[in-house]
Amino acid sequence: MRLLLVEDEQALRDSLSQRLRDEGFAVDEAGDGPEGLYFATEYPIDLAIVDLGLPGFSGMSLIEQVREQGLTVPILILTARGNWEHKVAGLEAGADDYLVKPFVVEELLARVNALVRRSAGWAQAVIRSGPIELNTKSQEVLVGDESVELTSFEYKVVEYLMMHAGEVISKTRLTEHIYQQDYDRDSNVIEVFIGRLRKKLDPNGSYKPIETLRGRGYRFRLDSQ
Amino acid sequence: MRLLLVEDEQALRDSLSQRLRDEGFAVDEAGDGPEGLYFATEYPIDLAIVDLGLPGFSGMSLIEQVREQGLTVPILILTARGNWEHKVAGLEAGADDYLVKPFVVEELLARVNALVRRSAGWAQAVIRSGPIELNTKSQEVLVGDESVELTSFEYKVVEYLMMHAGEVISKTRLTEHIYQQDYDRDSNVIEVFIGRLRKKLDPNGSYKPIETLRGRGYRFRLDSQ
DNA sequence: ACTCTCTGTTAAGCCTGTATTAATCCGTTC
DNA sequence: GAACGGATTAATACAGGCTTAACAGAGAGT
Repeated sequence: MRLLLVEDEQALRDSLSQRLRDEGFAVDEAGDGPEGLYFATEYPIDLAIVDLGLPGFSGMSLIEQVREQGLTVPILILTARGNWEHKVAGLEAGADDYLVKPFVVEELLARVNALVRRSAGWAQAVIRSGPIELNTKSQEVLVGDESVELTSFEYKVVEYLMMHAGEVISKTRLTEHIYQQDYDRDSNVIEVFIGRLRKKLDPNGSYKPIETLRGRGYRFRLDSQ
Repeated sequence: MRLLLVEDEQALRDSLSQRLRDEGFAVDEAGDGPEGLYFATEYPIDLAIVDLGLPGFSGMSLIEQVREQGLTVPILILTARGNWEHKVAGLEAGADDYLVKPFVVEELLARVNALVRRSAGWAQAVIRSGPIELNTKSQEVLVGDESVELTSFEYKVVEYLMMHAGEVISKTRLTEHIYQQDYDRDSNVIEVFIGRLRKKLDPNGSYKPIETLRGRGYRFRLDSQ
């Protein structure tokens, strides 16, 4: 999952982005509104964290401009204690949630996770397709009743695919959402990972959770059952 | 802790509630959905255990109605083996965890404790995983019947891990919860402590209570027995 | 002052993931 | 049906994370 963090205070930005990366997110950083807008429009962000206390109200106008462009990316705003009119304005401008500073980092992480899931259309922490069950909290994957060991990249790939089950995901899109920076075009890491995943998620080849759409990408099976 | 047990089968309900009381819980008992709903809305329940196999789908609608009222009480559902579509429907309706019948009572207790602790955010006195038992009040740790001497830092580490058993805990998260302020990034204290803990908690290496998730962190085993 | 225990550092070595390469397979197009 | 290009898969190299032992320094207790 790729996040955008817009925060002018360097120290806070550093520690937050570091922590978010530790928790497995790819993080783009911006120090002001315009820079944030650039990332939000040029890169496929899964969620934006925007400090409304940026100098010159640029956080506010960032949200407005992002929404004017028709982007539906979930936005979490940070406001200073006491400035509840900012918070209200932010929500009205199209933010999805807010957090009052100072906050416990874990609270931020919890909300980020919830928002990401919610925006993908999953209310619970458990996502499933047929016999495959993914727990975003324990990062455990079950196939039937068996727990399957996934490495951290394998996990990121399934998570992204399952969160967008039923959609065609191009390989570029997958890399962009999973890797911190742009990746070598002529590498076939993704294919390799898809291959490993298929083996682990569907060892006897009966369920075929990941379809290949030649030239277009992959599609995770969306299966209620 | 006050539990609500909704189970139509008299014998099972009696034995379960007895056992739960032995473990120190106050238990309200209901035999069907409507009765359960009454308790859930009229009394301050900390956790509800609901059998989805109640006659007339009333377990399912109980969950839905509880959630409709905006109650966040954690709900653990019981389903019969093979009916995983019930379990799925239950989770989607807002249940927090499930257990497949028949189950070992210890497994139920483990999950009840885990759910209560997690949802309430505060500690049950005794936390258990397999042969490992941690008493947060006396700060004593037992492995099987043997008491294990832990130093204060070792204890903090196990306590945090066990309180969040089943979750992936990044090393940053662990340090942040254990140390006052941010710690030297290129120190490997955590690894060292994990190593010492493993030796003490699992001297013959058979139970493996602490899993390593390379690049992601550690996960304490969430286990019955 | 001496000892003992605990914490945290260092460093060596192991091991697991990751990404590359390359051989092969399959679909599409002509 | 041949040729091309994308997709699959196995094998492998390498980096860097994890484990572990050994030890130094701090601090408590005697």
